[in-house]
Amino acid sequence: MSVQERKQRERAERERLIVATARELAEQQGWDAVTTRRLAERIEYSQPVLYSHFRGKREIIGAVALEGATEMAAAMRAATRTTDDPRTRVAALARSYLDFAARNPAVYDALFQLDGGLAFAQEETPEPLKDAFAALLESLGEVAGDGVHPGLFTEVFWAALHGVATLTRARRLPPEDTERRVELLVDRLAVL
Amino acid sequence: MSVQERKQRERAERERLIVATARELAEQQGWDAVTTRRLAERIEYSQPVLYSHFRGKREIIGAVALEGATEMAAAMRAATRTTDDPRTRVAALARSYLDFAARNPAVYDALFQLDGGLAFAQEETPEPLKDAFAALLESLGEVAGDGVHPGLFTEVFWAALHGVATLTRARRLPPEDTERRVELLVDRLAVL
DNA sequence: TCGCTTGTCTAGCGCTGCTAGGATCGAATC
DNA sequence: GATTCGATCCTAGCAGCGCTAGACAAGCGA
Repeated sequence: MSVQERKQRERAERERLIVATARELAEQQGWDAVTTRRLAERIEYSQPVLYSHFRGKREIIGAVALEGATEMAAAMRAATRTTDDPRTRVAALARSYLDFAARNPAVYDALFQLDGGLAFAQEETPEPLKDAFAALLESLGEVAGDGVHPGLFTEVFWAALHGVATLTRARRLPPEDTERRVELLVDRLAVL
Repeated sequence: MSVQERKQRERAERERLIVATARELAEQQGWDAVTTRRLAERIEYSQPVLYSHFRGKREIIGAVALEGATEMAAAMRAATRTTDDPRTRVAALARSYLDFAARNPAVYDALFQLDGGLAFAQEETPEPLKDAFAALLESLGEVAGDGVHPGLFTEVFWAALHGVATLTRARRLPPEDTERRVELLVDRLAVL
């Protein structure tokens, strides 16, 4: 029995190694550089081993996305915990969101740009994703304003942040003015 | 002399055919299906012919993007021309933006999601892209509010629309509530 | 010790973007 | 009208991609 347990542990450990290595490689050189061959070489196993853990590259991206969602939710909660003032809270939330996207571009891509085979905005959405949205909702719901559904408001605020994050990283928006954009978004969208 | 002119005309015609075919194929089956082989087959030339017009696939995407930018600018101007009321204008602008993104997903991707090798937000940005931004600025600049730079306001509003457009299409946001999102964005962001 | 399951690897398929080098065709010259 | 020559296009191929079939070895239970 204990032999099987050891094997299961080792297998789980190797799966973590795959995800961590994929993430590392993606952050270093972009997702295009994350090929199954390179990934296999880095974990010092042959290519087919990857397919005994994941159905394909898509699922590996999905695993990185789930890991990232958990971290992102934690980062946003940590940023909003320090104050009770709604204005400050929402601004801190927005900054921590954009900061996470800028510091972890590959993870952000896995979450919101690439196809990781994950379900969004429905029943079978994985828990980490629901929780990340919940982290947004916790701070944004209270500034939605009268007659506006908190969920809808959160979606709109999120979409605005997502637009700023992606357009900035794709060099469609100059990065210098990010702070002023955050100020504008918070001042206009949030009802204090 | 006239022989050369005819050849030049035919060459330009073939280039248009390449771009139009790439766009058509991308809208039908997504950009992943736009391979150089399939594209070559559809225009009834061999693969290397593509490379006598464009440096590579990236430049073909860029050409589709430029074409799309011109159309998008025209669509937005047509939508805002019908009224002088700022609120109505901005709402019409937002709807026409999202409508264009939804109706031409491949073109929208070429513009804002994929790498078409184009410069953005700088001196050497191609004219169609500058003009598309100008079309946004024309309606949004007047509702930026006191003390807010019209360009910055336009960028933020654009980013919000971009976020809604991309998250909706990537199934991160349920599509039903788009109209309510537009209303919320216009009501909150624009200073009337 | 033997048989068998489990796990891993080698090799290969069909596809990708891209390119080198040869063939062909048509315009210009004698 | 025949010939030369340059432009134009195609065949064939390279390296790399995601993914998988089938051979093989290691280690377990009998």
